[in-house]
Amino acid sequence: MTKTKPKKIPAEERRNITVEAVIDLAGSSNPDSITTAAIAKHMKLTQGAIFRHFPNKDAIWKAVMNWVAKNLMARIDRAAKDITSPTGKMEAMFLAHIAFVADHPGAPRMLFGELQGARQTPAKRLAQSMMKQYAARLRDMITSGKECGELRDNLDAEAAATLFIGTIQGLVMQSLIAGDVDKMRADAPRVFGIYLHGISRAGDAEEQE
Amino acid sequence: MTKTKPKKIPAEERRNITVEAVIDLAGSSNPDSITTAAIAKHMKLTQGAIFRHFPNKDAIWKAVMNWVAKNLMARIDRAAKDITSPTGKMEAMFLAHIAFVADHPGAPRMLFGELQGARQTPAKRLAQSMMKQYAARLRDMITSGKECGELRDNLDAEAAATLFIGTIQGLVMQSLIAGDVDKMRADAPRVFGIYLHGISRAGDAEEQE
DNA sequence: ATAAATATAGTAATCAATTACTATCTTGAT
DNA sequence: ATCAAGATAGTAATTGATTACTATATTTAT
Repeated sequence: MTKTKPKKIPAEERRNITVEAVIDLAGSSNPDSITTAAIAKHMKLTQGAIFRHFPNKDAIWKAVMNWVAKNLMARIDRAAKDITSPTGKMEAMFLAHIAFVADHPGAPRMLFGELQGARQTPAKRLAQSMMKQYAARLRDMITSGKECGELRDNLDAEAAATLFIGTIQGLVMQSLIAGDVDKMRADAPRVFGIYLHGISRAGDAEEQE
Repeated sequence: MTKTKPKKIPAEERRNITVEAVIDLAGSSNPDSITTAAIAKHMKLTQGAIFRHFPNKDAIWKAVMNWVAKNLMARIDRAAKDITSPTGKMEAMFLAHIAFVADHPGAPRMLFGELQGARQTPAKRLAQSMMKQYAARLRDMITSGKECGELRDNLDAEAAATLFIGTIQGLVMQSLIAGDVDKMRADAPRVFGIYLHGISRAGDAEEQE
């Protein structure tokens, strides 16, 4: 009666569902120990069926990283698009990044896990190129922020870029550890406020609680 | 001739060696996928021998977390001990923490790995209590920093504490990803400079490059 | 009817843990 | 001082469970 009927779904959509399943599972367990059986169970399939859609597990991971890179960068770009001020852009990017992670807690864990691994997988290459792209975009933004006078002239641009990314990573880490993504959304603006104060020109009194 | 003779080593020292072996291995591979066989090989023992000294794998992980908590906190305390100024203490803690991680890259990976896991292991409890202790110490320091006028009155103390820890975590993450611990040592003072600028009273002109 | 999607039922490899046994220290009665 | 007896630390082989992956049969939508 309550026996779930296995649905027939076209291959491409099934691949998308697989990616979502992995990200979902990564939200509550170590990405490296997600088994193909667990993925299959989560999407109500048998384990063997997965290999009709992916040649091997690495290919699944590659697809997941691709999804993360594409969606994260798109979201950040969209957030910054209509803002002219460099610091305004940076704030929008920061908050958009946090919002994305709050929506998909498994995403950063896949990223970290893949980037830390010793093995040089296709997924790792994707992750690395995304990080490079991200860092480059940031450096440009900081440079133009100094040029237009929003940021301090004596600001260490490289350190500021490192801190921007590091702040996000640290915030994400702490929230994932606490198992509370709402905390992340709540903390993000307050923490960015301090960061902004650290890089801004002295005169600008960006008020804060 | 050159055949390595299996040495007999007293149980307690053998347990210490095991902990070091795990932290060593965690420096270059995912902690979650460190096998007992790999640990044994690294310390030139057979796999089964490990279970003469630990009842199970969880007990090994617990011993490792204990080592990390004890050594990290001791190092931070020692660094801050002889400094009176709150911001001075914070800087010393920051740099001591980074130095510890640079010496033992496997340590933070064990920490993160354990804190992220869904399973409530003895190791996880240890890690959580250490983080609580750390955060509490920080909050006190920030509060007294505001009282003595080094820090802004309108500073969001909780956000500042979150950012302090987050900055370290982010810095560590990026260096581990890059596989370059020297980068971490080099970046730390510059990044802390920006953080300090973010929390300090406006008047204080902490010079920076 | 046919082809794509899934189920069923395997494989070899690897994992933590246990076993039976051996080698080496340590100790206390003589 | 010596040396059997017990304690300690090790090996080698094996266990049952779990892993990624595969071969083949069955179902279902068109």
